Formats: sequence, structure tokens, C-alpha cells
Amino acid sequence: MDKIFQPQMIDEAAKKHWDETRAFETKENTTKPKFYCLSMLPYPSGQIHMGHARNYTIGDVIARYQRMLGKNVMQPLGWDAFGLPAENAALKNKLAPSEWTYKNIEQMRVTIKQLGFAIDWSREVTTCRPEYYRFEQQLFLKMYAKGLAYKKKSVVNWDPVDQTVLANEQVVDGCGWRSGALVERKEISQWFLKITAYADELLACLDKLTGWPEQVRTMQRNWIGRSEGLNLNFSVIGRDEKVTIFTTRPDTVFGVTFLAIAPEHPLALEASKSNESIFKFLQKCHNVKVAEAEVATVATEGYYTGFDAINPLSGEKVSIWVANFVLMEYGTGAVMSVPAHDTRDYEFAKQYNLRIKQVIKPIDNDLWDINKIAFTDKGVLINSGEFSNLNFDQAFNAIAEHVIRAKQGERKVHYRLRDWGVSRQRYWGAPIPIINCEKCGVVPVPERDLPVVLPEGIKLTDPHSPLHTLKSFFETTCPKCGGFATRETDTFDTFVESSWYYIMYCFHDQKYWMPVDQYIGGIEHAVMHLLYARFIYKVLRDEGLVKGDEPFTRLLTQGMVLKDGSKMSKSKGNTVSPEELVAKYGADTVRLFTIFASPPEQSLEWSDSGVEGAYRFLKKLFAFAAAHEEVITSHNKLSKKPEIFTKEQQQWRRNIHIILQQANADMERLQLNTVVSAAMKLLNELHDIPSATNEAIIYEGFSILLCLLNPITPHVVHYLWHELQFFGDALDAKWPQVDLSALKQDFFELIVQVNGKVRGKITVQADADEKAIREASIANDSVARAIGSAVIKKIILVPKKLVNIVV
RNA sequence: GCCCGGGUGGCGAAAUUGGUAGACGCAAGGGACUUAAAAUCCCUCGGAAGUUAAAUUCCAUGCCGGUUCGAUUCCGGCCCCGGGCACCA
Repeated sequence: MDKIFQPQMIDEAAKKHWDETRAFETKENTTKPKFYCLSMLPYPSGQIHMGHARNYTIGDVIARYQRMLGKNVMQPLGWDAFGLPAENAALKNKLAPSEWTYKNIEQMRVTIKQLGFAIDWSREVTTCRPEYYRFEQQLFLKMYAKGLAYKKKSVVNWDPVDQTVLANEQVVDGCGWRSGALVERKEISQWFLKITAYADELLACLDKLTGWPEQVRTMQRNWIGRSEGLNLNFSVIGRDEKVTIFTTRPDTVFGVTFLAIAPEHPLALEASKSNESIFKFLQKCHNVKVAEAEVATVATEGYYTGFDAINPLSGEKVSIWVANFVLMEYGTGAVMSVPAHDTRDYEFAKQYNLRIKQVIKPIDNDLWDINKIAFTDKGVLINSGEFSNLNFDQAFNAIAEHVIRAKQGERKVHYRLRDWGVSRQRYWGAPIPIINCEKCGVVPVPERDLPVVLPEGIKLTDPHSPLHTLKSFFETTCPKCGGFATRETDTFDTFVESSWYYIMYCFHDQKYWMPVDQYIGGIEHAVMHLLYARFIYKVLRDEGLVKGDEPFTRLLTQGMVLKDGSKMSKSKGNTVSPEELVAKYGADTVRLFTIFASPPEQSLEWSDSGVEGAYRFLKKLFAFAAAHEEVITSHNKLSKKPEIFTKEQQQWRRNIHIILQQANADMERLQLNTVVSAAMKLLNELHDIPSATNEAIIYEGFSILLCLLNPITPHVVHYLWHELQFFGDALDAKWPQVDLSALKQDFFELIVQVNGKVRGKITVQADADEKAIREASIANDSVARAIGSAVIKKIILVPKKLVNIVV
């Protein structure tokens, strides 16, 4: 073998070998268990950044490890090719979005290939191709037929100058990013998918997703936000009208001192007709962008509408206020306000001098100064007529029954989750397969006419979608009446494409490959993408198209790549390009550093000197192999006989297998950074073993080392595996098993503590009994000194670990 | 504002179920080799007290408190940083 480590040559040779043997092309295989390893598909922005590199490296380590465990592993990749950035780039560079997108894909594929991932490229998917999105259109039609896709009015950010809808990202400080115009909220008719129909199942199945991080499950649970409560009607005084509110705290209903309604609520609009300040307030609310985070940070403000209502239980008169913290899209667009028992209502009441009426007292403490702070816990009812003295559960049920009997409301399960708006008023997206006919109304495109193809190669000259003016697309005939009709010009949200792409990778053999065994991607997708994908999978299941209830068995959410403490991004100018690093150090160094620098789920702090360190390790590994080539290859040729080891050799083997045991456990729990630590320790250990008399141990240790590194630095391992004449292709080397007999030892070292502080160490025989251990502990010099003349109260023994003497 | 994470040496981190805090690596300092540099190899490396050197002792896992023989780990409260909040993907 070479004496000098030349990563570029090693990389090239390994890749050539994998290409020639079609090593990563996958088929059904009945003799091996399957393993579908999936990384989130990239948006083709033009450049592979370190976040991508990290994502696919983690995925690749898992894929290659699973292969070594004997699995039939499939790892695909594709392109999430529709989306806003292509339109922006196209406008800026006077290109067609399609042109920009395809060019980027070509560039990015080259870089990804340089990193040597075990990807089956024959399965590559590009979501902007008609042969991809035709199935999406088909699915939409099925959902439409079932009532799972429907149209309704909903609010968007409207740029009054450019006359376009803006994404939240395009609204900067309340103004359109191009025009600078003050953004308005505008209601337009849009397509929705009824994810709420699956809310209960999406929630229930989270309990079964034990291969997912608990934090992601919690986030999804909270996002769905199931709550049980009451819809309650308050009659508006002097009008034949009711305001319906939803509450999870019917026990506090006697404490309602006002109602708050959303600025878009019909009653608020009514009030604005005769009240100038309300009119102005509604105008002001009209200029807040639709993002919830934005709405929530606006200072609380409200106005009395001049209307009052009757509390259906207490009969008290309550004023109706319009307030900017109530959202029309949540529940009924109106809430009952109980200042005594809700923090936000309390602050609002203080701000506008509204009545605060206590109706709940603490269970264990009768004294609560409601003038100082709201009491928001559950407790016992007071000042609540016939319901006084009941606790929360009793009051909930009694009030619910009362309300139902009096026809003033009903029990209601409410979800925070809202239906998924999939309409985008954009060009660069998959067309929604609908035709609008003046006579027949909304008509779905017949399946035989799919796909509805988006015209490509269109240059954008202004921010409007060209689909309206493109006669060849826009104008059509009605499938029902044959008359003139026009096509829907809204396109799908790109999250629709990413909700099912993992099936397209295995379109013909999905019954074999699905579900995905391991999914890897950024934590930023913890809720939306992962919830939409789960939803669509369940819809497909109900159509009989896929098996199982959940698409992703195990999930790993990787952390971000940071430099100097902040996210690597072009705008910050702190990016590091994977191409340059690969050119300088080779793929394995980049992979090794990425895996070693931090555990996959945590953010990774980029460090140039850390990369140098990774490179240095590979050089040492290579140098060790070169220096021991003869020892290892000659041992390789010998027929293996059971070895008789000296005490010293037993100790070395023990050290090697302890390291392996650690690495195996870490590999299983995907704590990949410490697998690299283990490999480094192992190399350090092998350095200390004189090779002349220990060929068998060097051989064993080094083969274990190569196996540990194989998933992480496959190129250099491929080279060394071959040069040192180990058996077969390194890709299919068997993952090493711990030799339990090597771990046995005659003596144990125990820590001796006095009152929890370490005071000494003792060595005892493996079979030492409790009495012997106690005696040995006390006999230890520094332990004895620490005890001094104190009286021993008790001794705690933790087997094989420690002794704690309590004095 | 709401939901979810994170905070350990100069730095990235480790400590698998409550049991030796800092493995492994980076940086730094010292030394060897070299005409020199790079590369490589060896040694030291949380802080403070102590000493010629050591032994040894104390402090230390964001802050405050609690549970425990024992807390980076569990509980309560707070501070700071990050992710998400439905049209960035």
C-alpha cells in the first residue's frame, strides 16, 4: 500500500468501485430484512451548505451501518423543486424558474456525489416534473370527491401596490418587501385540506411513535391542541343575535364580566359603522400581517362596541368588546373573559377598568387577594349560585348539563389545529386540477386529463403569476358541459409535494419498502412538514394505496450548523463550502468532523481547526496501517487457531472490547460523535501494543477499528480493507460483536466515598462479599483519615461501582 | 405572547438507569527531531489554596432553593440563548 495518505486518489478509487459494482442500487430481497433510510429532500437553492452535508452524512452513517448489520438498505435522494425562491431568483436574473431550478439541481448533485453517500440514484425524484405531481393532482381529486378538499375564504397578506399576495417572509416591518407598501389583510377564496378530520388519529398515533424524539411528539400534541369544553351562547341585548364562545373553563362562567370579539367579527364591523374610534381600530388591525407571532406581540388594545349581552347562567349584563388578541380563525372568533381567573383577561380588565369578579377560590387556601393577581388554577366555586361549592369536574359537568337542557350551548371538543390551506397564488408550483365554469361552477379535472401540466420555461417580468394571462393554460373547456371555462390558477403549497415524496422513491415496490425505517432531517420541520406527511399518509391508507398507519418509524431531528454561535447563512457571510473542504481534505475528513463535532440532535459549532484534527486522525490511521501492513496481511493468511493469551494480552483484548462495547451501544442510540471517540481511543490503544509479538491482537483490533469507521469514513476504509487483504467488499463487512469472554476480569476497582465525597479507591476480587468490601474500604488510608473518629452510620454498596460510607 | 429545546474547562464535547465531573478532540504552553519551517512524536493543561516538588484540601456543570447517603442527571422558581408559530423550506 501507499505510504502517504492521498485522500483525493482514495476517494476517486472508492467511488469508481461503487459505481462499477452498482453498489447502492436496490431491489426487493426476501432473504434480508429491509431498511429504508431517508433524509429530508433538499430545496435546490443552488448550493449544498453544511446543513445538507451534515444531514446526509448522518443518514449515510446509519445506512452503511445497517448494511453491515446485514440489512437490505435503500437510501434515495430527490429535489423539492417548487417554491418561492425560484420565482425570486427568476425575477432578479430574468430567467425562467424552471431553468434556474434544473441548473441548481445539476450543480448540487455533483457536490452531493463528492461526499460519497450510499445513495440509490436510480430512484431520484424531482417534484416539479409532471410525472411526479400528476399523482398529487390525482390524490387531490380523490380528496375532493370525499369532501376532504374544499374551498373557503381566508386571510392573506395583500400588497396593495404590487396587487399580489405576500408570504409572511415577504412582509418586513408590516410592509411589502418590494413595494414598501403597508400590507393589508385580505380575504380571498382558497383551497383547504381537511386535516382536522384526522386530528384525533394524528394525536392518538403519537403514542405509538416510540421511535420519535419525545420533544417532537410533545410539539405535535400541543400543535393539535385538543381541548374539551363548552360552546356557550350569549344573547346580545336588543338584537336578535347571539355571540357564541368556546371555553374550557365553564366553572368560571359566573365570573364573566365582558366578552371579547375579533376585529373581523360581524358584530365588530356593525359597531364600526357608528363609532369612529372602532372604525380606526379595525383599520389598524387590518394592517397587521397574518403571522400569529406578529399578532401576539402587538400591544393589547380593545374598544367597547356599545353592545351588551346576557350571561346565560348568572343573568348578568356583560359588555362586548372588540380586542386585537382575539383571532377570527380560532374557534368562534369570540371569547368570554373572566378577569379574576385568567391572566390576559385580568390585565385587560385593569387596563380598561372593567369589573373583576372572583368565582373560584383555592382548594386549600381561602385567602386570595384578587386585587393583586388573577387566580388561574382550578379550585372550588363561589358566588356561582346553585353551582357554588362544587369543584372543577363537578361544576364542568353540572354546568354543561344545565346549558344543554336550557339550549344555551353544547359540549364541544376543540382543536387548535386548523385545516391546511394549500392554495398559493403563485406560478412556480403544481397546478390545482380544477376548472371553473360559468355554468357548472367548480369542476374537477377528469382523471384521464391528468396531469395538468404547468407551462415551463416562462420568464417572469413582474411578481404576478403569468398563469392568468397565458391563454394556452388558462382557457379550456368545461369537462361537464363542453363550454368555455378557465383553469384554477392557484398552485399547491410546496408542503404538499414533500408530504408524500418518500413513496415516489419506491413507487413500484412501496409495499416492500414502506414504512421508512429511519427518517433524518432538521428540527425546524418538527411540526408542520412532519404533521402534513402523517396526515397525507393516512389519507393514502384510507384510499387503500399504502399499508400501515404511519410513514416514519424512527425519526432523528438533527441540529443546525453554526459558526461563531449563529446559524451559517449567506446573509451573515459565515458559510463554509463543502466543495472547497472536500477538495482540500477529501470527503472522509468532512464526514468525520461533521459526525465527531457534536451529537446529531444538537447544533454543531463549526471549527476550522477541528477539521484539521479530523484530517490528522485519518493520517494517523493511514500511517498505522502502512506501518503494520506486513503484520496484518501475514496474519490474514494464517489459518485461525484458538489463541492462548498472556495476562498482558488479555488486558489489551479487554480494553479493545470495552471500547467496542461502548461504540456498539452508541451506534444503536445514534450517539455518533462518541463512536468516533471510540475509534480514536482504539487507535491510541493499538499504538501502545508492541506489534512484533501481538499480531493476532493488532489484527483483531485494527479490523474492529476499520469496521467502526466504515460507515463514517468509507473511502479510506475501502482502500485499507482492500490493501490489508481483509475478506470481501468493505461495504458488506460484518459489524463486529463484543467478545464477552474478553471482558471478564478477576478484580474490580471500587470508588470509596465518605458522605458522598470520593476519598479513595480499592481493588477487590470479583467474587468478594459485602463483608470483605466493607473491611477493605475502611482499611484504605485516605478513607480512614476522612472518617477519623466519626461514627459510621451506614454503608451503601453499589455493585461493581462504589462504596459510600455515611458518618 | 404561546409551544419545544439548550446552558458543563480557553473551545467542541463526555458522563447509557441518581453513583469517580471533564473521556475523546481542538487550542495553548514546554520539549524532541530539523540549518530552519512545516509535518511528526513526547509531556503539561478547570480554578483556588498549599509546597522546592508532592501529598492534600476547598470550589466548580447558567442562577436560587428543595429531595437524597450521594444531583450535570429528579422537583420548584428565575435568567440567558436557539427552533417553531400555519404563505421561507
